[in-house]
Amino acid sequence: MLDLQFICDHRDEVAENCRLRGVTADIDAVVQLREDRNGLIARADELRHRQKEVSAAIPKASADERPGLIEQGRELRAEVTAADEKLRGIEERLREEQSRIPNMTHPDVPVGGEDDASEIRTWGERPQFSFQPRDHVDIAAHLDLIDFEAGARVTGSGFYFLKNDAVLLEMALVQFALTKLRSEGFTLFTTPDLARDSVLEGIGFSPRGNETQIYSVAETDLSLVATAEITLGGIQKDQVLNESELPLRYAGLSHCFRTEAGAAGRATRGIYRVHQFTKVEMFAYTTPDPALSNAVHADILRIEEEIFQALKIPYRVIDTATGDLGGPAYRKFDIEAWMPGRGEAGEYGEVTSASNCTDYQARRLNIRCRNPDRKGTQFAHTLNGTAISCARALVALLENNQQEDGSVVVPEVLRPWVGRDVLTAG
RNA sequence: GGAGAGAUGACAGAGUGGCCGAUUGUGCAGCACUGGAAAUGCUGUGUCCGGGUAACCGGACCGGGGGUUCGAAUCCCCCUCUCUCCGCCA
Repeated sequence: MLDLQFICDHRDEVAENCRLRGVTADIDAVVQLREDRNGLIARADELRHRQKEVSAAIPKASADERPGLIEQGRELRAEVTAADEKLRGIEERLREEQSRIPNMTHPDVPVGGEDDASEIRTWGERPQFSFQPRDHVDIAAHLDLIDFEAGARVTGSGFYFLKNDAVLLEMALVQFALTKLRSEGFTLFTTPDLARDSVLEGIGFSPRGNETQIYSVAETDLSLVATAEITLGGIQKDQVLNESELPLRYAGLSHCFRTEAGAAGRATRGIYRVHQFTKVEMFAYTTPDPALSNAVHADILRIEEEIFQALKIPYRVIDTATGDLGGPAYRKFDIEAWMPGRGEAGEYGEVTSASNCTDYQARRLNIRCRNPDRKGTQFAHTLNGTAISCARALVALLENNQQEDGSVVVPEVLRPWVGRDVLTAG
């Protein structure tokens, strides 16, 4: 959510930003609703003030005066109630309109859609195969690593059982990421896999409705989380943070659940796009200083890259274009890993995402910070990034490390947890 | 799941219908005292909304939401959370 004052003071900029991001939002309605709201607040406050005066006069009034004053107070109370009700309606509509407006955008972000992202750099050598590389589904079948049929039978299409070495491989990825993050000074968490809808909304997800990406639990205000960004961001909901303890850097392990509504037919083969996966997520709270949150953003990206470098998986980093940022992100860097089994001769596939959401999430979650030298509080900045998203990391790992005989070389950094150098059939 | 107790400012802890945005203590900040400090004394010390260049003014907030009343931290109802005991359980 953007600041109301900011929206009204920068109407043209906000409208242009909506256009670049491909979002329809009614700025004029927001401005109008705000004016209506302010007028009503003034009126209601005035009525309340008069009512307080009347009430205060009653204990001191003579017996003759009392009935009249009580009647006057009764009438004022009715007017206050009416004004409050009207105000509540306006505020609800205002909040609704205001919530549709996406975050502002970093000036360096390229304009456009998915294909307009700018490539910042590439890393690593793509593997040269002397044979026709298989995709991860074929590799996994040969090594008996994933049971899709059982997943479909037990839960449905888009669910899967990891088996045998894949289980150890996933645990190894998690262990590796958590170990790395601890050494970087992150506080480690395992998180709830469910969260209140209010937290989901604060982070920027829509838990209910047709287009939702979220599984919600019937008859409760709970939903399965789509990422630990939700729960890690919820940790400080309604809190006032002391600036001296910022930045807070959290890492959380969770399952992630996504309905993938509207994604039917898109890369449905294998575990690239699934309804449930395991992920280690980074989350940071900083002071609302753009230089600082941008620096933390760069640092999160650095850690993401170091993880893929350690796994020796070639990748490129992209600066996501305006139309692909979603609502909360001010800027978003994605790592796309090289996946030799995708498409005709290999393609890049998104494996991580790092966003600076500035104060957009903090405003809705009411996460503020205080500096003892300054009066009042400010909304914090929040950032998030993927340390390791297991399903997609497995795709990249299996496809890049495959050998002609169908075996897969285990990256050195994972061997302590997997317990072997090469995965072979049988 | 059952029974009971509780939720008040940074913390502790008063407050059972108007004099309470809230006693007091601790903490914190400033000032005084001091060679300096401790101790002591004095003063100050929340957030949010609206108006105002500002000083300031008005309003809201005593876990959350409803209600009673001219008037609610205080009375009533619902919910949430915490603690204690019992039951159950990985």
